Amino acid sequence: MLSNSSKYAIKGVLYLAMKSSTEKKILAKELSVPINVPPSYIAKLLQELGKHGIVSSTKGPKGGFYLNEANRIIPLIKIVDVIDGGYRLKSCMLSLSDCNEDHPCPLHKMVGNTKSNFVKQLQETTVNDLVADIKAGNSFLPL
Amino acid sequence: MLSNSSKYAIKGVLYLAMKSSTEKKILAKELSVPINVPPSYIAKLLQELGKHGIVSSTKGPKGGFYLNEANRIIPLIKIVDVIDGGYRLKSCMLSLSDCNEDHPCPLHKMVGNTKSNFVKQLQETTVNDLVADIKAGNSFLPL
DNA sequence: TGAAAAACATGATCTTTATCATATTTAAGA
DNA sequence: TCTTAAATATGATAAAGATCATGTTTTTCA
Repeated sequence: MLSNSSKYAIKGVLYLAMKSSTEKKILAKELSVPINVPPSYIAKLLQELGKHGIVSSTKGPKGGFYLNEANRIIPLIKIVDVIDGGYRLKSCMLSLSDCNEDHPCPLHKMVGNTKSNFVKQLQETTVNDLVADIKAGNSFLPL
Repeated sequence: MLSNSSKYAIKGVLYLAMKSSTEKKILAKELSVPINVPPSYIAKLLQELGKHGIVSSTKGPKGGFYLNEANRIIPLIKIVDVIDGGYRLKSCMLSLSDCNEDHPCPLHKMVGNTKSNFVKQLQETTVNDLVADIKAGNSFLPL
């Protein structure tokens, strides 16, 4: 459903959401340990996210990655789309091209709804929403 | 969520469920076209399923693959377990080892339920159930 | 204005998954 | 009992995904 890369990216963004600000930037290799992702791997992912405006960054000394206010209201689906290319969540569970509500494959009802529910939640949930959940004690870091 | 191999395997089993019987066996290469899976790939998958009693087969002339009555009441999760090894559906959506109901990761509620619902359906749905759906016109072949 | 610290860009390697190929075994039928 | 048709077993190759490495650019600060 989600690639490892997408999972790592979500974890990275979440960590930035909790710990960074415009004044407090975070190095890729600093992120690496708490979210348990290899340093050069998370660096590459964050760079890709930065290119698409999902995270912010500045180069040079005192530089690093962070989230600004705009970044914080981005829905999670954007992260997945950038990293996995969007195709992964679109197809039916059996990867049939002509499977849809009106012409469902045998697994469709059982799985299709599940899948589209998940996609809907990714579309409706922003980074800020998850942070609120964590701060309210409903879910937990570390990742 | 499901590997290609599991999808193929499910398609193969479904096709056998619809078209085969103890009297009417089906060759691997015959299956290949209608379910749109490379012939030697589906052959290998069916052999693996056969080894675990999920499909039946006989060698030699007039041989082939088929489902007996016992095969038809097997829940779909068995297919996935044999092919994907069972690990794929067990972990949380972010692949965190210490994520559970009592200590959920930020995606847990949003995704965990979705995922466990899906697993539950795989556990509760048998091959026969899907066949009934097809015969009732609620879902469709070809795959 | 030079040195250092950081992201950025690119590509190499390693691992897993998917796919293909082939030799062996079993069973049917002449 | 020989030939043939099939599954079975095993392993080789190809493609994708994950991981690592390294050189380039930008920015800060002395």
